[in-house]
Amino acid sequence: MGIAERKEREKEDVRRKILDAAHDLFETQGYENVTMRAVADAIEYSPTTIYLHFVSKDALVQALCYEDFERLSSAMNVELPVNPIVRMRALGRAYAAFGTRNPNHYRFMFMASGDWKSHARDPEAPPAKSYETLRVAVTEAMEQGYFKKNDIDLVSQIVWAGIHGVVSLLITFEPHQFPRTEPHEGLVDGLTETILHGLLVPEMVGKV
Amino acid sequence: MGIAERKEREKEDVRRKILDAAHDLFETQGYENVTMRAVADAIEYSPTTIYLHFVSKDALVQALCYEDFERLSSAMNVELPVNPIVRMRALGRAYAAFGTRNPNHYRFMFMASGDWKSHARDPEAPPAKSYETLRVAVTEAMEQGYFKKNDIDLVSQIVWAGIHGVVSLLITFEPHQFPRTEPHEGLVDGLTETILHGLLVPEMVGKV
DNA sequence: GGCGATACTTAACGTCGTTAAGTTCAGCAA
DNA sequence: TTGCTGAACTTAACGACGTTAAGTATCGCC
Repeated sequence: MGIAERKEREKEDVRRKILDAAHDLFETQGYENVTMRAVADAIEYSPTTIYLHFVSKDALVQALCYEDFERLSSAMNVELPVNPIVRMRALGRAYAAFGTRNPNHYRFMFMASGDWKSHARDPEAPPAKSYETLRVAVTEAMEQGYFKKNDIDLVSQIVWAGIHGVVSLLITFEPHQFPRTEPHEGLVDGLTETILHGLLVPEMVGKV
Repeated sequence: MGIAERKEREKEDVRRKILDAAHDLFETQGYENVTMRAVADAIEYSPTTIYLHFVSKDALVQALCYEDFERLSSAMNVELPVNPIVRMRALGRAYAAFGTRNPNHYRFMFMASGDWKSHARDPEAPPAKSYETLRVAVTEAMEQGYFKKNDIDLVSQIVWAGIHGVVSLLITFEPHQFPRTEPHEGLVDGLTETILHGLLVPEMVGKV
């Protein structure tokens, strides 16, 4: 009796189509500029059909958000260096690359409000997983004496906020819109190094 | 023949009313949730009247943006300490206070795209003025040997990006939406100190 | 072969930014 | 004083949006 299964698969297929089409449209046009009608057009269904799979545009965005957090999480978990400081450098670079390469997705993941954030507390939920990766690195950096002992979440938030700041500026302002001069090409690395340097205990400076 | 002048004054009055009403509405509800009709209602004119003063909602937002940049600039230019490092601490605090106290305005100043940014290059224009204040402090910090000699704009952008990052996280996520734990109460100061510490030459650490 | 559920569409609602087409009225020329 | 002009302002509408009520078609089951 595979009929129910086939139907479920077909339903899942449509859901996937919607998500994929929305993902592509959002990437190129940005969340606010993409309409439910445009998504519907892209998959060759009527707009109403989308509402059979997502209760609202917000719900669709939230589902996309979850998938993006999975993507970010994978992008941040490939071949991680064992040294926590070196690893944090790699994490920062991966995070910044993800953000600047997917600006429109980054925007609704980290720069817009949405209800998905209610689930942000579950360490297993996608939104929290990349934070956990960073947190582990910070923990080890402290244990191994690179960083002064301090509140782990404070330090993790400091690092996150710093990198987020540079990504968010880079994707909000066109280069020519920066005050006075374009963003320095070493900005991402410069900020990462500044923060790491700021956190390292004096004896460790220059060693990693 | 003061008639033309009086008429101009009256026109300016309406423009002011629009800006003030929009400022208040945007502050409490956020830019996207405020409609031209709501602004019109607030000043007891028809929506069409707004278009006699601003060619579009975007233009209205841009005008508001300019005024907000003036406000930010003043908030950042009161009683500045002479020591450049101490001054940067004060600037960071003032900037963060402005952002967290006016989240909705901060959002369209620094987290949304808009055409006003084309004028960002003129150092006299409001958007650039607060950056200039920071840049001067960075310059002096370098001249006085607190910071290693480096590209002034790179360092200014690092500091800006860092503080912007923390402000933008704080106004995007509710405390309970932060991953794992609420934002640490010392986050703003912690990030500021980390960056300053990261920029200071070793001999100057602990001296300011 | 008829029935009920499921998948899907058509057509509409109310709201948005915006605009075309008036209307009103103050100030000026005769 | 009268009639005219132009600026200020409104009414009513347009097209696009997110969303939904109501309907149609199709598929598997009795």
